[in-house]
Amino acid sequence: MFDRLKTSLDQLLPLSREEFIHFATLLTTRRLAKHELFLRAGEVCTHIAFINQGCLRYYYLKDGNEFNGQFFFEGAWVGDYHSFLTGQPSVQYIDALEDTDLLIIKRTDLQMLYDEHPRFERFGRLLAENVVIGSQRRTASLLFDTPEERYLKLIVDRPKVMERIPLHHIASYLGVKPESLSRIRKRLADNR
Amino acid sequence: MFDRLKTSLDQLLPLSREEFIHFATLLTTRRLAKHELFLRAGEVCTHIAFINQGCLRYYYLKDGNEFNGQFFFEGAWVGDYHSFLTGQPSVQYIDALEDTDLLIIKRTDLQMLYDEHPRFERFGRLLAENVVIGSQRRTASLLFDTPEERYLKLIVDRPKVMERIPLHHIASYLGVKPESLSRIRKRLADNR
DNA sequence: CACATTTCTTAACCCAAGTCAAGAACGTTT
DNA sequence: AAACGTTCTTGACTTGGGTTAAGAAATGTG
Repeated sequence: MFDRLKTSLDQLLPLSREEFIHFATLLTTRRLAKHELFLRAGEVCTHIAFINQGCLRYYYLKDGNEFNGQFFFEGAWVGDYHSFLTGQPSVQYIDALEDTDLLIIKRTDLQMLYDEHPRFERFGRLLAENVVIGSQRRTASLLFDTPEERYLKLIVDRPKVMERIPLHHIASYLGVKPESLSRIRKRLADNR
Repeated sequence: MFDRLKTSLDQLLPLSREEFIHFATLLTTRRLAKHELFLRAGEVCTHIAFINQGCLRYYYLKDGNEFNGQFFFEGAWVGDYHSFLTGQPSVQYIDALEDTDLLIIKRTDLQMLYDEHPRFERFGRLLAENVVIGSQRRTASLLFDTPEERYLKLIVDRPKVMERIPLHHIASYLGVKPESLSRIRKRLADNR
């Protein structure tokens, strides 16, 4: 039940047995069916979730079009940082791309952990810092890589995405329409 | 000397007089002339800096072209998160766009603060969380806003950037060439 | 199995940004 | 003043992604 969580936490910051149990008692489980929403734009994100099994994405909706911000697999944490931290309504949706098992912690319980134990405060810092690194890398790629370069990097850097996510969602993540991703794939298949 | 720092810290997390003084004793000052580099790609980012006065940007270099990642003004912290946290060489440059006064803290001293006092650990978490929010907003804008929309938002959201940063740097920040930003401005001026 | 839905590709045309080249406006230096 | 560099704009042409429409291939469902 908590094996994957334990492994994942240990990579960031090893906790004592007592600390881990304390943490675990605050978690609830939730199962999302494929396409089920974890968060809807307009709602406040009051929980964050650890993915025990499955896959989610967060996306923005603009003029009826979806734009995929990020994909998350087992071992990752998901939530809307902005809404979770500020208490403002979220501007993004989070949904499951496969049947997915989650471990969920309430914002208030996490806040309590931070107040009670500096060890968890550090956990929160390290988690946020890692999210910064990922987010800045993504920003940089959108800024100066072509869609074709982003596609080629994705194949190398995140094979799981290529294996488990439909191409039209990948296109959206890369910042192009599905038709353009098709053309990019055609170009690559023909020219090399 | 430390007025602006005190004000800035208090907005994030008020510190006791003793805590603040402890923090302040670890800081050194540095003055950068316009165009002087604070960090060079290939170097490890061993310090982060609080901007007392002035303005910096970080940028990437690709095929001889500069791509501006972000601009920072007085009251902000600058550094390369990725390099600072992982100890790996940076892939970005940080330079001053005006004559700039900095307060600098060493990575090892900050680490020491984290270890000694949970209060600073919280400061680090809050700082990182705020960087996440900013970075994700920027990613989202690059993903689904047109360059024209990004330009219009910049005028509203960050007037300081429009006032103090040359247009060709703004173009780069928006993800277009200077010629394209000129055309965007022409389109908007010709009313459409 | 047949049917529907989702996923992916292709084609024709349009448009905005890139590229290359030139020059104007402005500030700084000599 | 003249010479220079920086900043910004404009024009002609190219390129690649968006749009629309259609259909093919794969997957799911009764």
